[in-house]
Amino acid sequence: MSMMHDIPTLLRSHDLRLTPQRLTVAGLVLSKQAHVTARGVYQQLKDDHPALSMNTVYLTLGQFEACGLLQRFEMNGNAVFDSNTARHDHASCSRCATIIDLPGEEDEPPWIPASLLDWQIQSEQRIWTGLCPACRTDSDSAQLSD
Amino acid sequence: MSMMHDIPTLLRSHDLRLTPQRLTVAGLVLSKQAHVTARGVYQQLKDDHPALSMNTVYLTLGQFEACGLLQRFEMNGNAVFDSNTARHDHASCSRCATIIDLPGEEDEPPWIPASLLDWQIQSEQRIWTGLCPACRTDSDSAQLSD
DNA sequence: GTTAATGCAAACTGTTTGCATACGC
DNA sequence: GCGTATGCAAACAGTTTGCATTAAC
Repeated sequence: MSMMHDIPTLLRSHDLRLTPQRLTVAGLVLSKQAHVTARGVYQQLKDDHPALSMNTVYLTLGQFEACGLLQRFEMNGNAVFDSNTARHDHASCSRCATIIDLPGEEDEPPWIPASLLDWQIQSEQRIWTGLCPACRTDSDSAQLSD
Repeated sequence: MSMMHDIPTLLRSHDLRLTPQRLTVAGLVLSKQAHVTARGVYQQLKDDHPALSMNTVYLTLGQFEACGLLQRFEMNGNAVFDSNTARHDHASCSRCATIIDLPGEEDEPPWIPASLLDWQIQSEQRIWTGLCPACRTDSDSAQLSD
């Protein structure tokens, strides 16, 4: 996004029409490094943009994924869209559900287990689950008072 | 399971009553290294065991997970239960949806990224997605005829 | 004017829950 | 008999689909 923060240009370069809804969603999900769900996008935008439906959110996120503008993965059974399309891993807090990006290991070559040498690997997903620093603290003090 | 292939004893040791349904499900999911979904279990058993409902399958798999007899993870938005409870990774074929276990790297210590040092990590999940050998071949020949 | 995008509602899948009944212990 | 397990059906969440209308180009 550093080279292409002109969203209209970006969208047009992918043959996407510049509708208000699409621009709104794009402004939210492409502008910052964030993990969003369809519901999250809708909730954040629906008040200021009543002309926006869940259907359009799903459709738009799906199109952005198809264009390579977003990366999609599953977390706790939900579709999560990530504007960080570089190879990287994720960690998720089992208490507050926060998802963070992990710097990724661009330095180390994408390792593939020997048992998969005869596969044609398309992607790898690595997720750590646990308590984030904040929830870890909360959980500790909760235990004390139990 | 090597020490405990007596399923009734195993179940009883976890304070689980020996109902026919539970024994049936246990016989299927605990007897072999397999990845099962609730639907899969139900489909395989319902003909021979009409006295089995999806509800019970879900409940039973959930109990087995709570007992540590099964490991649960999400794959393509579905709950998958794995009787291999040792630390290991998975690969999934994007064409035929087969899931295979990867030997795991018990030798190498469970590595945690530096950015997660202040987290309290509970689990790690690593999934490779791609075409399995069979589907890879099919896909190649399909391309030729396209 | 063509074609794609949208909103609405309905369908659909996987999973969970409520509740009365049946059954292991 | 007590208390858990069960079946059935309904509820539920996330996502997808069908279709008529609208708007971008």
